Amino acid sequence: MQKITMADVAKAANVSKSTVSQYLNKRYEYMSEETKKRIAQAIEELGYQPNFVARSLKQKSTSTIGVIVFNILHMLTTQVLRAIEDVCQERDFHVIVCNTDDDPEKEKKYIEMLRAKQVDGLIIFPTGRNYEWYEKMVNESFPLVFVDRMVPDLPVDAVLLDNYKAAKLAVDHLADVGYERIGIVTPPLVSYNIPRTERVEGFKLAVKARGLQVMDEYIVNLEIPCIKEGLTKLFRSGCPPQALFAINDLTLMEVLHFVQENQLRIPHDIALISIDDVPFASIYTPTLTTIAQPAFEMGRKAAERLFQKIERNNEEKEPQILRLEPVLKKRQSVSWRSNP
Amino acid sequence: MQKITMADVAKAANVSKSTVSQYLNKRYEYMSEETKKRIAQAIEELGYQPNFVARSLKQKSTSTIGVIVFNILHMLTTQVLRAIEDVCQERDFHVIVCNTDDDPEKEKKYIEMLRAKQVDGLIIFPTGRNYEWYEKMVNESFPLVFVDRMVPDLPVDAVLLDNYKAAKLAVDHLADVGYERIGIVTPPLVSYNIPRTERVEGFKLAVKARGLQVMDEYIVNLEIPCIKEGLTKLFRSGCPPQALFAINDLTLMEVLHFVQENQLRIPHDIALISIDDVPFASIYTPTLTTIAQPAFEMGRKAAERLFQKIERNNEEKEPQILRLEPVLKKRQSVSWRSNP
DNA sequence: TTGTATGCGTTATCAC
DNA sequence: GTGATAACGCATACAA
Repeated sequence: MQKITMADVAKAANVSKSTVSQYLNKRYEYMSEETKKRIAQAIEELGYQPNFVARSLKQKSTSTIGVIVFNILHMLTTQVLRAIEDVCQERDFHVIVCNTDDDPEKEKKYIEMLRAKQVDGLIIFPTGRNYEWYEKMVNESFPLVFVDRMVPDLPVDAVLLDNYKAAKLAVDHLADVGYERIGIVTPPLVSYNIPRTERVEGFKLAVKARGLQVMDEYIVNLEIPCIKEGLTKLFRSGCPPQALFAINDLTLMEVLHFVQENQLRIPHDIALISIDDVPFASIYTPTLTTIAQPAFEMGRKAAERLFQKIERNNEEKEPQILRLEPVLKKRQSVSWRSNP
Repeated sequence: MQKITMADVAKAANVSKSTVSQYLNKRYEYMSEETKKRIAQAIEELGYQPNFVARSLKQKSTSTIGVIVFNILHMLTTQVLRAIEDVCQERDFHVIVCNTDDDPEKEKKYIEMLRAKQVDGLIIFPTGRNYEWYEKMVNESFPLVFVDRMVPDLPVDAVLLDNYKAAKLAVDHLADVGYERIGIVTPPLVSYNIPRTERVEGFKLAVKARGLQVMDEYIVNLEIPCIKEGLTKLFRSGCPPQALFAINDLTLMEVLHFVQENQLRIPHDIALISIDDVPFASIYTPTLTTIAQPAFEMGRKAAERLFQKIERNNEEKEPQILRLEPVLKKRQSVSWRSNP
C-alpha cells in the first residue's frame, strides 16, 4: 500500500505536477475544462490523498494550533476546549491538546515540542512558572494567548474571568440577604496562581466595602485533601461562619463532603456559594447558588484573538487582557437570613 | 525573525549538515568530542529549533495521533482523553482532538484531514455511520482503534464497556435488595449506537434471568428533552416502577430533575441506579448508587493497543474487542425494600 | 569521523 | 494554459 503522490496523478492524467497542484488549490483561472476533468478522474481512480505535511513544509504553516492546559479534567477546561475546537473547525484548523498537571517542566517541554511541530499558534492555561519561555515567544511575536490565568509583567493577551467581580458578586449576594459572618475556602495561595489570589483579594475588598469584618480564621486556604479537616476545626470553634464561599468546583466538592459528613443543613446551618456552575447545581438538594464562568465565551474569545494574531502577524497591538463577566445563578443554597 | 535551520548551525560550527543531523539524533558513536562541542555551542548561540515538519516529511511519521470524539463534554470522553494523553506523553507523541457532535459528515471530514496530516494512528469514538471510511482504513491497515462504541461486521479493534454485564449488575443489585418492578431510561435506540442497544438488551435478559417481567412501558426511550415528560406519564399510570436504571449520565440528570420536580424521595418512592460514576454521586443526598466505567483504563488500553499497531504495523493480528469490567458502586439510592 | 548528494511531496517562479 | 525546475528543512546511503 504505497502512497499515491501528486506525481502519480500527474502521470496518470498526462499533465505535470504543477498543473495538478494548481488544480488542487483551485487556481482554475487558466485551466481548460478538459485537463480539469482528466485530473479529477485520475485523482478519483488512484484514490489520491494530498500530503499535508509536505504542503506545510513548503508553506510554513500547519493549520494546527496547540492548546496546553493544566488539567483537562476540569469542567472549565473541557468547555473552553470545546469552544476553541468549534472556532478551529470553522477555519479547518486542528487542535493539539496537551496536559501539564500544572507541572512547569511538562509545560516547557510541550511548548518546545509544539513549536518544533510548527503549530501556528498556542493557547495556554499557564502554570505561570516558565517566564523565560513565555517571554521568548513574545519576543519572536509568536501568536500566543493565555486563558484562565495570566502572568504578571508579561505583555501577552489573556482571557480570564473577572475574579474581583466574581468575589464581589458572591459577597454582595450573601450580604444582601443578611449574612454577616462569611468564610472563603480556597486551595493554597501561591504567587503564580492569579485567579485564586484575585478571588481572595476580591473577597476581602468586598467584605470591607460592605462594612463587615474580614476574619482571618474564616479564610481557609489548604490543600484540597486537608480542607475537610480545616473546616471541621473551624466549625468546632466558638463562632463559625454563617456562609461559605468556595472558590472553585474542586473546593466546593470538599465543602459538600464536609457538609454531608457533619449532617449540616444548607442553607440553615451554613449557606453556600461557589464559583463554577457545576452541572449538578440545579439538581442538588437544595439547589446550589453559583457564579458561572462564561467558559464557552472564554474559549471562543481566546481562539478568535489567536486567529487575529495568526492572520495579521505584523500589527503589534497592545496586549489585551479580557476579563469576562461572571454570572450569578441564584438558587437555594443561599437564602434570606434574618439578623439576630 | 527568520528561522534558523540546520544549515545555519552547520555553517556556524564549521561542519556539514549531516553531522549536525547526526548530532541531533544522538548518533554520537563516531563523533569527536570537539565537533560535538562546536555543534552544541552553535545551536545554543543561534537558538536553533529543529523543524519537526521537515523531519516528518522525510521519515513518514509525525509522532502525532488523532482522537475523534463525538462529545468532548462527556465525562467519559474527558477521562479517556486524559488517559490517552498520558500514554502519548510517555512516548513523546501528541494528540489532535476533534469533536464531531455525533455528526457523520464532520467525522468523515476529520478522518480525511487527519490522514492528510499524516497522523500515525487514529482513536475514534465512532458515530458508526461512515462504514466505507472505516473500511478503507482497515484495508490499508492504517492503525485504528475504536472506543466506547464498536461497528458491527468491521474488523477493527475496540475498547468498550461490557454493557451486558453492566446492565446485569444493575438489575441484579436491584433484585437482590427486593425490587421487582424495574424501569430503564435511555435515549432513543438506534442501530448504530451499540452501547445503548446492548444496555437495554442486557437489561431485558437480566430481568428475565431473575424470573421477573419485562414490562414494555417501563422501557422509557426518548430524546433527552422528552424524558421528564415521559417519566411523568409513566408515574401517573396505575403501576409505576419501583426502581429506575438510567443508562448514562445524561439520562440520569433528567431523571434527577424529574425526581426533584415531583418531590419524590429516593429510594423510598423510587430507587435509582445508573451507569457512569458521576462526580457528585457521593455528595448527592442520598448518595447515588452507580455503575462506574473504567474510563482511564479504557483510554490507556486503547492507546496502548494503537501503539502496538503503530510500532509493528505488519503483523496482522485478529481484531480484538476489549470489553472492560463495569464496577458497581453501592450507595444509598438503592436500598433494601421489603416485599409487599 | 565527516562531507556530498539525493529525496521526501508540495508549492512557486518562470519560461514556453 | 501548461511544464520544468528550484526550493522547503531534514535524514541517510555512500563516498572520502
